[in-house]
Amino acid sequence: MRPVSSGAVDFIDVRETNLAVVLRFIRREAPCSRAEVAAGTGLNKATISNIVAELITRGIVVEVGASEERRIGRPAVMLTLDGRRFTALGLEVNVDYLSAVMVDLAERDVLTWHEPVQAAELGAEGCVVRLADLARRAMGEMARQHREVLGITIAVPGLIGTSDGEVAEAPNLGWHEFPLVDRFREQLDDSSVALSLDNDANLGAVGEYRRGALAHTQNLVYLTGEVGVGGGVIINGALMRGSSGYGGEVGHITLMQDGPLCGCGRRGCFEALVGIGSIIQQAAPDLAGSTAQPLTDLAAKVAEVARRAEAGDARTTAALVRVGEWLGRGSAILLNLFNPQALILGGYFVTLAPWIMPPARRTLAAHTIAPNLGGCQVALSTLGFTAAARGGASSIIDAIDTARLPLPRSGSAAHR
Amino acid sequence: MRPVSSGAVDFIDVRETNLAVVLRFIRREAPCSRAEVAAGTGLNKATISNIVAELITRGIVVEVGASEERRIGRPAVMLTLDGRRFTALGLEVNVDYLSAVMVDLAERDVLTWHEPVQAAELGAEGCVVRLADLARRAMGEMARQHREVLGITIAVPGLIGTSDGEVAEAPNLGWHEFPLVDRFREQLDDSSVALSLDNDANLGAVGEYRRGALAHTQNLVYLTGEVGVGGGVIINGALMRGSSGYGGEVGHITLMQDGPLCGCGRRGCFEALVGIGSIIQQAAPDLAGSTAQPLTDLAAKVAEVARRAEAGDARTTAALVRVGEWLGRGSAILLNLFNPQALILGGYFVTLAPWIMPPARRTLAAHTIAPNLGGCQVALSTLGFTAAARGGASSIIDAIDTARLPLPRSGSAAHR
DNA sequence: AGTCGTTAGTCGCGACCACAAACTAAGTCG
DNA sequence: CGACTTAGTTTGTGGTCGCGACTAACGACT
Repeated sequence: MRPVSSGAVDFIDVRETNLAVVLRFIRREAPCSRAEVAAGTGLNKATISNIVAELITRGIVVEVGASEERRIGRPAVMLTLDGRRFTALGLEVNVDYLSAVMVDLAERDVLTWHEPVQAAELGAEGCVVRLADLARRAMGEMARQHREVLGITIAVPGLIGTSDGEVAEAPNLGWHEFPLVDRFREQLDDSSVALSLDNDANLGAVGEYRRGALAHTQNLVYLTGEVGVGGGVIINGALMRGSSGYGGEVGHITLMQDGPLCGCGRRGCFEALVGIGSIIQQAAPDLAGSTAQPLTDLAAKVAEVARRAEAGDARTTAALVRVGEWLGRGSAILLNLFNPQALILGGYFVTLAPWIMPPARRTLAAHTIAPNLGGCQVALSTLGFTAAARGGASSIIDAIDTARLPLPRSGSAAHR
Repeated sequence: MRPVSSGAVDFIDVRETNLAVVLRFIRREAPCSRAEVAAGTGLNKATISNIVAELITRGIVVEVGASEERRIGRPAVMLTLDGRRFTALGLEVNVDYLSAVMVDLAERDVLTWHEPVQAAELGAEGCVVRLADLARRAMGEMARQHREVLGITIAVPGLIGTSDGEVAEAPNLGWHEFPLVDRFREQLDDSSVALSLDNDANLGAVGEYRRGALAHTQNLVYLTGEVGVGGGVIINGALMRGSSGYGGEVGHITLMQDGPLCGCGRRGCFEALVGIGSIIQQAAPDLAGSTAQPLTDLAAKVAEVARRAEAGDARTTAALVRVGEWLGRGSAILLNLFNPQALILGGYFVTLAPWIMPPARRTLAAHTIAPNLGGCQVALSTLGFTAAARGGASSIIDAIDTARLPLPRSGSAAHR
């Protein structure tokens, strides 16, 4: 990630690192005084004054008056993040919608757009056009507000692979080796903005890491129930991508020999047991319909399953218990291998949580070797279906926090 | 790992980082000239001269005469690592032996000691006495050779947990919440040497990462077949420990519901299917013996299994095929989740490789979602049963390479 | 009101380090 | 023997942090 591949360090790196350290501290502790930053970071008071001055001239930090708490001594000038000026955009392409989440530097939502589309009908090229249009409109809005967009991250439900900016395989979209980033940039007016691309579950994990209920948990696993089952793993605060982008592909680990047939052709895959398709098939086979059009109204079908469970329908609740048990078994494998502090369940698992979670927790505990789940908390995602787009936006902010993507050196562009 | 928890950086860090960068480059490219180091690291020629001079006065690098290749221009003075002066010690406690591997800074073996003991009979305290005695002798030997020991790492077949220097649980040794590092230091004369502690499979992975056939593979998974099945995972060149030290605990992931009973009380655990106990039980049940003394002559029993397989005994080979298939299934889960570039099998898997590997490879390929195993190479460990001790020693060298454990600033102690 | 004590923040200096450019060194080639 | 080439050193500069002294701004106490 560093520009200098060898890892060699010069003074610009020192400065940038310390700018990021201070920024991170202020983000976490705001409002806080320079003295507190100095004490908290270990840097010298004078250095902090200098760094804060730079952050202020760049428009990232502002002074917000004196300390409220009446204490002895000179009152402190409090600092806080001024996130307004810089923003980051997260985009998500999915089977039946595009979404865009713009956040500012303080990670507040600036805009949240959701647009239903039929990705499969549009085709890859059609999707890019619509996606770029969405991005252009969002960036235009930012320009009108005199804000700068630092980068765009696109989330795709598929495998990203090694070649830069290319979607290797996205079966649910019908994409195959599609150079998304290149095509997207062609459609975009702006050729300078930083673009990146990642798997939706990976970015969902980043979203949880930055903004979820258990945010800033250094080791967390995110599991999302959709048509497939996606996984994202954060280790020591960094996303685990694996050597060729297949990291965290939990959907097709085999849990049951001679289990139900999976879309991948194998049997007993995790997602063949707990994916939406399996849930509907088991809990409400009358809704399963033909395989030709199963993707359109999944949300409605899941809602119907929830309704029946709520009403106490025996077959439905029994099926959901089975699903929960398999979810627990699969999760136990993740806990044994990654030993995270948090396991976060998203997607349709949240909707069906009242019925699947009790058996899932039971089975999880039974199959985890570490006592007390190794200290792992199990929680439901609160980010809903914007997790991936929001995570994409957050991943850019995260990169700034860790000094991997420095802010523009001179705060030239914007107003004044 | 960094001393400054906030991540703030000052000059000493810059210098130390760049010293490590240069050291790493010379280790990799030796013999090489200052000019090559400058080109390879991106640092300035003058800076390299300065840093190299410091490394030379510290006794870490030496000039080894002019370049051999007759080229135009002034001939280069070649540099190489002078590993002799500094060493690191890896110790391993296991069920039936203690071992010690001392390596120098160039990671050459300086001494390799192996000592049979019955750990269970000795008890934890008795083991510490023997282990410290081994360490004292090894360090005395280094003192006589005017070498400095930078650190000691102890490998234990068990869970390390969070509390510093404590073995949380080592069932095969009969240890429970044993403060190994403290006890060890009490026994050792030297109170200044850095001590660390880790799981044997984790350190085996480090050993493979530093010195194995596929060394310096940034993402690798190491799997060792012993009484249990241990796993170690390297992600982006760093060991994954998990949030409370249970990371990579592959032994008890459930592969088969209602499978054979495991020592942990569950059924169908990975190690209940492919651990040594299971192998002997299936392949040569006449050798299984009572559970009271199964640990003493495992090597002999495994050798006997291999002999029978060699001889073409049908039951033996059939059993080994089954073991191989489960090994493949378990490994497939690891490949799907971690997507490493290398999977390395150690311990008794190596001895039995001719029979278990063909079915393992077949099953592995069948259960891995990424085509072509996601580019993962599957290899047998070449480090043998010293993997953990050697990995422990290497982990100290690795820490120096990544500037986490700086070498003594002044090369004072040793002989002129 | 004035002084003291306390805490916040700035200023000036020195140390350190990497960098750039000029320079020296030691060869080959024609 | 001089031009050319590459290696490495010297010297000076700029940038960054740490340190200690300083100023600033308040409450408390007399």
